[in-house]
Amino acid sequence: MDDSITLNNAKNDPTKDRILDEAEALFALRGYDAVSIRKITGAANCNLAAVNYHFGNKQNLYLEVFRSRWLPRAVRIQKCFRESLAANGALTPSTVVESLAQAFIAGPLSEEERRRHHQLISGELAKPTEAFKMVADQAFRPLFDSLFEDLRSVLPDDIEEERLALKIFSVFAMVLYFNFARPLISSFTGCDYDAAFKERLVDHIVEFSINGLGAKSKETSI
Amino acid sequence: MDDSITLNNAKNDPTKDRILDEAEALFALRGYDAVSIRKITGAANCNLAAVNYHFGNKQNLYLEVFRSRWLPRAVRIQKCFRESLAANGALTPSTVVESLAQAFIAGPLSEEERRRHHQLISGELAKPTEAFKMVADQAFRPLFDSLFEDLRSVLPDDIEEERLALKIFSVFAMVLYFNFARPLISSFTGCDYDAAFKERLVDHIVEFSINGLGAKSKETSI
DNA sequence: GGATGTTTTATACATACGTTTGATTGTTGC
DNA sequence: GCAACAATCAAACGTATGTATAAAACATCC
Repeated sequence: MDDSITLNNAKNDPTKDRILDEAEALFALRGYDAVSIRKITGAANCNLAAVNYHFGNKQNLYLEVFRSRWLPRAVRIQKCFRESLAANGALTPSTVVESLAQAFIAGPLSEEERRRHHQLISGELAKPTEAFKMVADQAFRPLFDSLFEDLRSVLPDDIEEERLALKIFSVFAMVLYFNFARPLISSFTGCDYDAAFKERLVDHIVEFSINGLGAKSKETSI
Repeated sequence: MDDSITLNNAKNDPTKDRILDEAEALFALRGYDAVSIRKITGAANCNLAAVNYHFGNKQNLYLEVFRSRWLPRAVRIQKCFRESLAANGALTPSTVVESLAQAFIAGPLSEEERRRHHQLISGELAKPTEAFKMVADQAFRPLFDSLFEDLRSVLPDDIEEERLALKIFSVFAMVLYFNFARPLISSFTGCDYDAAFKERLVDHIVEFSINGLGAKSKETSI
């Protein structure tokens, strides 16, 4: 078992990588308990004992999926967000929300990657394991903090910290929900998640984040 | 096995009810695959064979949890929503959103019930089984349709159907996310989900739904 | 080319699973 | 009291699970 620094985590050990790939796909699709080591090693075309040899045990393999597969993808998404934001010129609430929604909904991941990514993390959100803490510390927290600073600088500056945090969570709520609840949304709107619909989704999230329901013409806020 | 009309589904058969209660708690907490029939019957203090006697098999028990426990609770929430909306007098976007958020976040369920309710359904959203179709047809769809009509009647009437649907989903996104992602939100804001915080949450959701980020003073919408 | 260290293999182990069975207890109507 | 039915029980079934082990295959270096 090599635990060297693994400068480049891909191609280091073909078997280990195949196991990680197949394990991720299966964990995302069916959840931790519904996936056996035998199914994983079967899919990865390697021996049953390979998981315990390379990762010690099943729980460790699950954790390693998050460490070496999920986290780098989260980094890619956030990189995409920051680049898109920088390319957008002005820093405004609109551009922040648009870059964020764009990165998450139509960003650098393939459809299949996005499905895996969100299914894995929604499993953790629903029933947090050790992996959750890692992901919260290394992915959610930095993104949240950077959004906090970005938005604080472009929103009226008398805004309370808690209120700003809730606003950020609300944007997140939409971005994640429109990924998470795809089956429901597709079935109720009749729309596939093709490029055109995703573009409309991003537009909608930006508009809703800026204007809410668009109810200003009929009433004032409470 | 009695399959009579079950006018009142409680107290009909103590063992059956105990199994349903414990099964729901365990399924919500750990998920379908992680919960064995032995754990359920152990918690319900009855014989291992009771599940297969009363429900045929495990999958059927899971389905029955949704039919006889989850759905009635969804009905209670929606009843609370409609009553609160009626009591509110005027039908406006604010009152619709407030009643909805109120019903879901601080509504008729106990904290424990709410936890179960949302964990069960988020399991289904993540990996839909047969139960999902039932719940979508009998709970989500009617609520969605009634919200659709309510909001259509109080929003500018040139609004496209798809746009209105997305707005409704966005409100749902917040309501559900603020329940779903409790661990994350508590940890990032430092707030417990006590009555005071839930009240602020409802206020926030209403305000965000009406005014978005509150960015109007610094820019116009795209 | 033989020794050394790493990876893969086949097989075994103990435990846990969902489901079935057949006997036993409890309950109801006569 | 007894027949008919409903519910509970202990025990067993075959299968699947996570993990361990020891032998085999492979790689690398002197």
